[in-house]
Amino acid sequence: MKKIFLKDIAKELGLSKATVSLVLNNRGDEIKISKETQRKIKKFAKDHNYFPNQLAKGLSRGKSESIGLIIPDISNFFYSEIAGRIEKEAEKNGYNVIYSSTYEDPIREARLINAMINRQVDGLIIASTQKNQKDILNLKKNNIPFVLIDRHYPEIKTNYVIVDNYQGMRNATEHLLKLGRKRIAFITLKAKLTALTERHKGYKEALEMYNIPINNTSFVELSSEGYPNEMGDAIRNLISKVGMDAIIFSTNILAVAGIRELNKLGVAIPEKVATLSFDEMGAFDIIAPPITAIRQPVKDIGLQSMKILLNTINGEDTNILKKRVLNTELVIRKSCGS
Amino acid sequence: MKKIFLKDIAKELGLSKATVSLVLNNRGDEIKISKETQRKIKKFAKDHNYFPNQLAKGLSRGKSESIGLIIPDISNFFYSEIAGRIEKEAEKNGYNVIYSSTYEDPIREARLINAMINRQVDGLIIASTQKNQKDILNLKKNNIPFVLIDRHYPEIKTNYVIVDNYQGMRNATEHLLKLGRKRIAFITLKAKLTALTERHKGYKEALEMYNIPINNTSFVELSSEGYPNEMGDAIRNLISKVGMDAIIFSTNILAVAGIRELNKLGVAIPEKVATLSFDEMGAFDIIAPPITAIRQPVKDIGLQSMKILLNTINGEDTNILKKRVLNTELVIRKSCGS
DNA sequence: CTGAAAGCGCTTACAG
DNA sequence: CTGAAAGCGCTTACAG
Repeated sequence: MKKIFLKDIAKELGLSKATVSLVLNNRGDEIKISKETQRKIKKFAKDHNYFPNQLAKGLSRGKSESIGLIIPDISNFFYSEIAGRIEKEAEKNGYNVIYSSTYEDPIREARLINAMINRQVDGLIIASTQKNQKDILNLKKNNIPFVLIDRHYPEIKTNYVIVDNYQGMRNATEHLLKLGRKRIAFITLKAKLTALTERHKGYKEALEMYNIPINNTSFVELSSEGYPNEMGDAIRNLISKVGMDAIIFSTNILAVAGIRELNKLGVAIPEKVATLSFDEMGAFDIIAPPITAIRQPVKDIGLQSMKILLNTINGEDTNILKKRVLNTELVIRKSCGS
Repeated sequence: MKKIFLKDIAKELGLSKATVSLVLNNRGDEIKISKETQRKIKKFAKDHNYFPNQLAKGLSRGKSESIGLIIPDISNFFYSEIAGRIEKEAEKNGYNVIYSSTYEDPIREARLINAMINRQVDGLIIASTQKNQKDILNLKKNNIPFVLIDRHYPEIKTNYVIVDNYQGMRNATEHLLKLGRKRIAFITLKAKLTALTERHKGYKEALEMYNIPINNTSFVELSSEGYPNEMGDAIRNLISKVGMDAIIFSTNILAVAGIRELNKLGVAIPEKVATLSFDEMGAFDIIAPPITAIRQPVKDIGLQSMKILLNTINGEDTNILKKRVLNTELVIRKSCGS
């Protein structure tokens, strides 16, 4: 069975391309094409396995029915879960999704945004490097529908779906405090991301509330690329020299790397040092000991962002900014003791 | 700065669209456009931030410069890692990638393949449900470039990149045997996937080589949806009634679920029962005890499949089938004892 | 109710 | 060296 086009159907049925196109787009009744003709067209199309060329359709309609997803790394568990949820929602609404990873490179991000636009995506969902304010502003100026996820630009008015990093970390730190920990370290990544500074802020304010003197704490920044190597020294220092009784990891990858080192050193968790991770991981409950973690509503980030995007693509109340700040959940397991 | 088109450049510069298009596609020298004109065109395009509409370009060229990735689930770690590697390679070659998840539903798979083709993707990478032989044959018949990954159809001649499941599992089972385990169970998923049957075969043949009587073994099949619930009973049965001294999990998600239950029951790993997983996971080395696992060359699956796909898209030796069977690696940790 | 025609924004023989 | 024109496969006013 060979590929069939609109003009083939028209010719076979002795109709014009217009009629066939209209009927196939379910506008037959509206245009008052006879039921019989409609039936014939649809049957023929089905029998011959006709599907319109989306490139042509997109070109003439000025929309592609695809959306672009730009994230730091598709192979990162957090983002791939979001990607999954987004795809489900997209499929339901007849959209395809194109993904691209920035690997935290703002230049790459700018290029990817551009490429997506040239592909005529109808909208974008972006977990930005947060170093491309200019490009995001451009999107706004050009009226391209988009929503920011996970990371946003506080200085720009945009749609976004993020998580309450501050509150999440503050709760978690209080949890540690209530369990009697007094010397709590905070290990994070050296990166200018609002999410990370918010988490740090939540940690600090919880400590203040409990009147923990600042030199009973420790703030460690590791580099995004070098953290697996730097973690060993950091942990050794915290344990032996500074004598911490708890360590908070600001992301799950840090937690995994940190616990790896803690294990190597034979440090007892939680007896000697309690540990806590922002962000979950599939196997956190079977690690020894199971890790207490701040769970992000990953699926919901995907769902909400997609809903907002579809709304703005369809031009519904585009002038109202849609901001969602989702709550996290503290999943208490054994790594903080009791 | 407003959006600019080919005709705008042509008009501004007093040239024809053809000249501009040709130069911008780096065919200026070939067509012998004066260096000066070429320079002017390129400068103008750059200054005005011109990028061609990919839909129009694709329509007239008959190719979209995008490829489709169809997998069981983008949020599954294994596939998202592959997706990451594929994207890297695609980007390098000017391709975009559109992903879609089948959730193991063959009907959905058929629909997705169709949708991708209507989007005019230049090629497909598919980790099939293995229940759509017909659609795969159709792809062949229509000369659409594609390569199968992870799962293939042994009865059809296609390009594919898979892993040596048989050998991987056989080695691993022997590892257990050499460590003195004599009653080894095999827990797998009730799914008709070659990968799983091959793994099972590797297990069986290793046992035969060591003359392990069949009733010293146990073969357990759980359902793909219900396995988290079914695992508890399965494990209890294996431990208490049957008295196994080792359990092999045919996938990593089964391993995680199984270890969860083993922990609940307080069964000592590896003292009482050794465990082994086909397929790795990020945190397997910090689980208690660290899990011995058969590692798949995930990145390489992505890289190889993309290379093959690009080759066939570019029409290089399309009549030679390209099959890759990659080796796995046994990562020995503590869950099998010593 | 239906058709002829223009247009979406490119590319690419073809002519000169 | 460069331009006019056709074509990719659709959609959509417009006319009747």
